[in-house]
Amino acid sequence: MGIKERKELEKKEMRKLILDTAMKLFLEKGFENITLRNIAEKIEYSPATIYLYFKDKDEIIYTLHREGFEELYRWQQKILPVKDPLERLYRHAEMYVSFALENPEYYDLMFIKRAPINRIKEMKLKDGMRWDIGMRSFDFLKENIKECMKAGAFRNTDVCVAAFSLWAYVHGIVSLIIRERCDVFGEEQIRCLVKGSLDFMQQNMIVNNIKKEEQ
Amino acid sequence: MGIKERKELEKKEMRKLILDTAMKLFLEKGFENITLRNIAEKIEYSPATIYLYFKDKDEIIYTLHREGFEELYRWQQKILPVKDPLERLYRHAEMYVSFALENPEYYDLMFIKRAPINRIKEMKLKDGMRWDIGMRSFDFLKENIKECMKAGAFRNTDVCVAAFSLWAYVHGIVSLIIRERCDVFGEEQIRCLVKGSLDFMQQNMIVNNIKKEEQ
DNA sequence: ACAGATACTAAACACCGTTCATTAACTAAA
DNA sequence: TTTAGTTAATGAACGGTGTTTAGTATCTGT
Repeated sequence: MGIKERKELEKKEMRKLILDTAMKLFLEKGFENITLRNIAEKIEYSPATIYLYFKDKDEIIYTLHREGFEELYRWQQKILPVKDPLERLYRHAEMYVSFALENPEYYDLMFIKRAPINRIKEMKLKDGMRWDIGMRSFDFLKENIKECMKAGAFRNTDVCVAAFSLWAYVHGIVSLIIRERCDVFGEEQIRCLVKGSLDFMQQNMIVNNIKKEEQ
Repeated sequence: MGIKERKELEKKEMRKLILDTAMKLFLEKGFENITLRNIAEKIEYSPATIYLYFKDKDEIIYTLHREGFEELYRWQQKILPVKDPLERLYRHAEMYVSFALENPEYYDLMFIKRAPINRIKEMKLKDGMRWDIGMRSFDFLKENIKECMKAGAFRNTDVCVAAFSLWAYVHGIVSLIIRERCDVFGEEQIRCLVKGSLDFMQQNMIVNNIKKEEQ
């Protein structure tokens, strides 16, 4: 039965077409300004057609939200070649900031927007405590920190607390920028603040911990 | 002309009634779920009436946004009695987290939501680089940091960078919580993470800087 | 008592996400 | 090949949103 398979393939392609178009429009004009009717118009289908492929708008958003996490995980793999765990942790932070600022709409979706959370809650209630895709990236960070601990950093600190602290720190930086709370500073100074903050973090949170032990 | 004054007073009272009702509803049911019609119904006026007192919904949001900053500034004054600048800086962070978690809707409005920013941009274009109300609180933090520097902390660090770093750090913590990115951890562990992160900050960003100089 | 300003609103407008009855196109069996 | 049944797509509607406007009362000063 080659027909069944072809149909399924077409269905998948249509889903992908909708998702890609949606994301393209989001990137172009910003999230808040895009409606289902915009997406439908762009792919030259009726708005009702979209409902044959997605339950509602939230499901589109949630799917893109998952794609964002896949992409972030791919970015995280790029720092693996860095062997020194302390250096890698710094690169980790740097990479996170770059990911966020180069893919602000994805980042917004993944860590700021309310929309995808509703769907996640729904799924947890239905499927009973599903695995959260973001946890994989958080564990990746924790592993990095554990290795730093073996190298002598973060003594007397809980792994989870250290990971959360660093995450919150870089999230704070990028989310203030993405949500335009730094615009008073101007573009050039923002760049300095980001670079300065990362170095500040490296000196005080990462390297200092070791120096203290060595003295 | 006592009547003119009475009329103006009534106008102000109506504005306040609308704002208070709006905020009350926001706090009760969450921001996204409140419409102008809800507010109008609650104060028993027609939706159109609101437009006699506010240009549009954004102006209501923007006004509440300003009220939030007034409140934050009031909270900031509460730490002034703490004389040791390092201790005060820690209390500063603690206070900020408390403010955010006890007034999540205000905090969301002030530092996360996109809505009020549009109006701010408009005003900047029209009035030409207006004073940003949030800057006052940021300067307050910078003053605190300057005093810490006099006490020997934050050597070789730009005041602005240090202030931005600490701000981003606490903002990261609370915004991840407010936007429900920590729910996997559970309520009790979140409390531990917050407390742990603040202590982590104190040890590594504030106190460590001094110890290094003393050795 | 009357003219003019003021406060208010019903009704409409243009959108939004979503649903549903209906139509058109394709598939499988007679 | 015809026919019955499934599938894909849509036009039109529904109830909701923020917002505008034309019109109606009420109050003010002469």
